[in-house]
Amino acid sequence: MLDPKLLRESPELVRAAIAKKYLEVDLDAILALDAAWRAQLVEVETLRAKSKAANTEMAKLPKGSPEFIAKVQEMKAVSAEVKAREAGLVEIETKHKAAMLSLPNLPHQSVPEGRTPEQNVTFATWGTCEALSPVAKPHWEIPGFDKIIDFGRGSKVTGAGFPFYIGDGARIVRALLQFFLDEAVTAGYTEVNPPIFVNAASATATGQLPDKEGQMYEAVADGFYAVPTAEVPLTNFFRDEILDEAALPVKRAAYTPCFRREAGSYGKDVRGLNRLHQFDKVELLKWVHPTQSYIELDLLRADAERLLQKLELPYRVLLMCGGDVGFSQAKKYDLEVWAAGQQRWLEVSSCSNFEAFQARRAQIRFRKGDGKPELVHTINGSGLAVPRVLAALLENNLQADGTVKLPAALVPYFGRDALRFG
RNA sequence: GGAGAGGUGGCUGAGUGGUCGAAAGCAGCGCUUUGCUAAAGCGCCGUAGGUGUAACAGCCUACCGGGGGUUCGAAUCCCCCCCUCUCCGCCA
Repeated sequence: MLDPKLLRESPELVRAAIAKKYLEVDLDAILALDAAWRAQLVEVETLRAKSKAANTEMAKLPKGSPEFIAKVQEMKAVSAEVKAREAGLVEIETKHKAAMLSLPNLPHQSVPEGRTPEQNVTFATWGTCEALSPVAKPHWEIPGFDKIIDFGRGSKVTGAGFPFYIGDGARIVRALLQFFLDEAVTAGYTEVNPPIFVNAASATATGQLPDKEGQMYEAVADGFYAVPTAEVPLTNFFRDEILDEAALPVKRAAYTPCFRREAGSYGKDVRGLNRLHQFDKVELLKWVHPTQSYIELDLLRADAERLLQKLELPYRVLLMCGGDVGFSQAKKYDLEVWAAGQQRWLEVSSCSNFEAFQARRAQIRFRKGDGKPELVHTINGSGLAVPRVLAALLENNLQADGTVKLPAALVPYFGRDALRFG
């Protein structure tokens, strides 16, 4: 959520910033709503003050006295009017709040102009994409692939996009997760194992609700949502809390399975491990001092990049242009790994600064030296998502003998230096 | 799932219809005094919104788990829900 005061005092600044994201927003309607809400608020509060003053007076009068009885009669009318006007106030307040929740976060000034993914800026590259594997092919075409990752059985048991991992397939998933978590802890993140269902308040705080409920699986009977990312339970850990300034930055990492309905995203990039409804991911998250958030964003991105470097996977870093920065983010980098078989980049991490957008919704604050609470900034990024990393490993490291050679960093976790199919 | 007890400010904890935004203690902040790793005394000390201000201040309103209700008036009474604890049931 945006700072209502900023919107009120600098609407043109907000309008320009939203335009940079190429999002349609009726700002004038929201401003009108804001003005109407404040006018009604003043009316209701004036009435309340009147009845409150009368009540204080009445408390001093003898209960059955004529003055008392007269006052009761008089105040009955005021009370009724308060009630009537409160109803109108609640109505406009609800609209106003919904409108504020519909406003996206403003992009940071360092976000490049642009409307489409093609206009994202290649910020950095690492490794070389050529001559990775002479026998590289899309991972789903590797002989024996379905012996270790079984989409057919997953589809029977649950549905499309819910594969079984078997044997070395299951083992490599576990090895990657453990590697990711160990690296995160080494980098100073505290490991957390969070709930994988969250309530509506949590999903609202991080920006999944309202409007994006169609992207989450919902346990209707209980009002819970299956987490689309560990970001949701992790960020909400401190919801409605005030942190110590000295404790910042707070750094945490969590593994969870992630559940995404991916409604409307069926298309060319859904084959194999490229896009799943359930996948494993380690998420890195920081609660930071507002003055430090862009430094901390770079540090977090470096933490994610280091994983790819240790896995010896070529990758590039994209700085997302205004049109491709998400609804809640102020700035976003994507890490994309090269998949030699598909000859394409696969997004494996998205590192974002939300500034105070989530913190305001979630009321996560810290107490400053002068004692006043102030909103923190939240930063998060994958570190990393398993299936696409696995896809790149399978494609880039495929050997002529049909096995997949594993990078040295993974060998202690996997227990062998090569993965076999079947 | 059943029965009982409870949810009050950063923490502990009073408060069963009006003078309660809420005693007291702890923690924190400021001042004073004495002074060797500290003690005593005094004062201040919730959050949010609105209004107001150059910015403070001030003023107003709301908030005692959440939501409704009764009443001129609710932390206090009634209803529903959530959560915590104890016991029972079930269960990895």
